[in-house]
Amino acid sequence: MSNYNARATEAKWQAIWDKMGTFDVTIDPSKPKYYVLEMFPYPSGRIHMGHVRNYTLGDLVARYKRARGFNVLHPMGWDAFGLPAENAAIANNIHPAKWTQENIANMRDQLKSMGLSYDWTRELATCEPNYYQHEQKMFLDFLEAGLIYRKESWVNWDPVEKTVLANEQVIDGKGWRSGANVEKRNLSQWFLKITEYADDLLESIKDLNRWPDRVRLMQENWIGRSEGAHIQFELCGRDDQIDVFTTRPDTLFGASFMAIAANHPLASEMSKKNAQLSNFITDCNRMGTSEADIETAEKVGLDIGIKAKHPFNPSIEIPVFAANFVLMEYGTGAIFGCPAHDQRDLDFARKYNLDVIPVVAPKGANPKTFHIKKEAFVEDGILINSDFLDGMSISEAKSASIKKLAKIGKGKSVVNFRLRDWGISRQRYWGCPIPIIYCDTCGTVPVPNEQLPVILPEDVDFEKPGNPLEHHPTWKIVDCPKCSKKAKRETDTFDTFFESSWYFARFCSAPNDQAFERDATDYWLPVDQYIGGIEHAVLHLLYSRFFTRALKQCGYLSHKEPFKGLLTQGMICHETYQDSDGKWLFPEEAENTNSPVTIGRSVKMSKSKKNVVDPEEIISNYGADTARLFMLSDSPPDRDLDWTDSGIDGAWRYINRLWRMVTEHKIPLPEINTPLPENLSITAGEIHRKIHKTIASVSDDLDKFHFNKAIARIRELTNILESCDQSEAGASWVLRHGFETLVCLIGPMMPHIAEELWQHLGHDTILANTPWPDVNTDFLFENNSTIAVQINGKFKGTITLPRGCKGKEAEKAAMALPKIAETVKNKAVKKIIVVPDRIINVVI
RNA sequence: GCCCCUCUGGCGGAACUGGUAGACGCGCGGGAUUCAAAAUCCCGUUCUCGCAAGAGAGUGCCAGUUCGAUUCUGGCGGGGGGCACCA
Repeated sequence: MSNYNARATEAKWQAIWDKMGTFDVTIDPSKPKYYVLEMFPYPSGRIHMGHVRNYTLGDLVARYKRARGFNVLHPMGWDAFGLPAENAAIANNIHPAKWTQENIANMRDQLKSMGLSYDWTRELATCEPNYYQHEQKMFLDFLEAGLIYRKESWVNWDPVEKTVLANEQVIDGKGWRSGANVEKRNLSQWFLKITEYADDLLESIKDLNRWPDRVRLMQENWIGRSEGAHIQFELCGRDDQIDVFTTRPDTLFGASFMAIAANHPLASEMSKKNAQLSNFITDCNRMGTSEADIETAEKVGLDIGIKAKHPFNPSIEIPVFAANFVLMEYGTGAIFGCPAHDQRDLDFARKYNLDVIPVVAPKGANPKTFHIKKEAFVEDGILINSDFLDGMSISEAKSASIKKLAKIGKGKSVVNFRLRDWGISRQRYWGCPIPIIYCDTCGTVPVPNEQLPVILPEDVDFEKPGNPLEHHPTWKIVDCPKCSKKAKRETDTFDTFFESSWYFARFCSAPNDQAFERDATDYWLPVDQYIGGIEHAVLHLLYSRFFTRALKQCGYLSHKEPFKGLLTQGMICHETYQDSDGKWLFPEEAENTNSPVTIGRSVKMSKSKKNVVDPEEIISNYGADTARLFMLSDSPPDRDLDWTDSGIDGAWRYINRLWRMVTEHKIPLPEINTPLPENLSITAGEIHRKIHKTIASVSDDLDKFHFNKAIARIRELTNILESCDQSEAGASWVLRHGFETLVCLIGPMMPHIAEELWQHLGHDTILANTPWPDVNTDFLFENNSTIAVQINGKFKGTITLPRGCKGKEAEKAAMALPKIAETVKNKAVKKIIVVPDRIINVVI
């Protein structure tokens, strides 16, 4: 009995695939294409188990589709710009470029040891000028297309990273990477007009039917469409007006105050001669944005000393407050308060002794006696106290109100989005330079085409805090392209989501003089199957959808959706271990210590909790196939997966069992392609049928991404072949057929052992190039079916009937079952339900 | 607060559009092999009662629809996730 030599075998086949260029592809219009892509990694230096799962899933899909006859594009690259490289530069005095290159080299080796079917000729790293230069051109094209603008804006400032964060990068008021409390700062920033596409991004979600519902819903919520109205309130004694956004124009007659954001222009203006207001605004700006701050912050306001006129009745004058709960960034930065029908407005009104006028009453309530006490009335009802709206339902009143506003020129219906424009400026070194020059005479000047690319300088100093580009001695000083006077370069770089928003297109073809060739993207895009973590449900996946639209608008692409199918994989979890002091322990530390260890529940593997297992160690001990099998076996891909040592042992055991079964069978196998013998014994015939059933169900499971089920079916077939009586007539033929089938089916999952066994079975072809086995449906047919018999829905036994048997014949057979006959003996049978080939239910 | 998902043995999970609940694996128990162990192989393994044949219960809880519910409907409870001064 010999153990399978994983290490030698895996190295052997990796070398062969590599040498033969097995997975290198070119455009072939005669074949259907299939583009499989896994989210490319950040080159942190080492792969982790999450990567192993991600790339195992992708490789399975790629190899399976390949076997099914598709021309498969399956590339890999590196999301190589970003903060950790700069942190390493500061901590270890190594240049970010060098650090990144070394990490890439190491991780590439690790990925290669997994036996992944990548076309490595297409490898890219986003930090290379050859990559990032093309997005400088895109930026300029977007700018010209009006998709980019620059504005002074309040931004989320991460005091630790010394950079601006997008809304999406602020989690619970803290920076997503640093965890530091985010502050507000007013900076000049570049923005991408993602809101321009808000409607289309939202509308098209319904067509993404191969995306998980969960992700679609998250994007819908993130875009946050709400229908309402803009209403203009004229101001008493002034020429200007306040513009508000509301979703409840029906409650306009219940308005008893206006509230504007602390950083609303009107508030700033009034604060110039109002010290109290000025202090109030300063207080509001100081307030943090953390969840705790928001929860505990009291809703406060200050009358700014102006009155607004009610749009339907100018004689009604409404006080205007500056308030800390009104956001400049949402809607128009101003609201009207209707305390009777909004809890927050009600609390505010009670606090500042403002009127509470009910304008909607429950159906059937007496309008004269209906009062609001402590709770605002937010349900549906009938309009009251509202002049021409009285008696209407809320939805009738909404449209009537908007209609009237439009008629008198004081409002209109609008759609508002929660989605913000995408701020792309980062005050960091290790990113793509923004191709802009600031000239004192000419203003903001785009870098002309012939001066592109703007290359990141290598000689930078990380000793000083802040952006090294800013304090570089010469780099930022240039001649203005327009007037040739001394001017200054933009020293901000792109948010790294910029790079990941188009890399899938660059994989299609990577010429030097342009981002990609149109022929190639027309052939390969969209990505047929994208695979990655759920954490990118809104950030990367929404930006990419927008970016693809922007590229289409600027004539780069023919498609507007980048990813046709999406699979979001679950996390890898592991038990946690703590010593008596509460210090986290690595799994091997916990095992090898004599002091007491507290075992915590299984949570996502993370460095901070030390509950990690190093893939490299697993691969060198057990081989990549074992690791891959384990990744696919237990849980469906979208669910979390618990890492267990016994689970990996189980996978290793299976691989050895398979090895022994195929290499150490007792009887010789017939030649390859020996036709089906006619004298198969009954058992051999059953096994033959099982082989074809397995091909059918595994194919179906793989199509549906039910990988754990596919493996269960494969193990079933293994069990059957293993216990096959080798003396039966036709056994040797069935064994060969069974082994070959099994080897083909495991090919996409455990490619190395599959190739080795394929060769062992006498083939001189590469399994990776071998078509998927065909199902012969003739062999799936069975003459008899086993049918359950129930009494009143309770299972009593089974009978075997000819396939399709129904009616009296089936009833008779069921009643003949001793257990049924006995139970029914003295009782009247009310009816008998017969579902052919399924069930017979006797009702008594 | 709003929105969404989820709940099946000791564990991960199966069960096609309502039709034999627990496939497959892990773990556990017993046995074979061995001087002994590892490895391997065989048997058993939802729970309760029973030596057994067998009987009863069972998919978070309570109702309902149905000949029949893990699956459909309503309510309650547990776990998880997303959004959130959003006007």
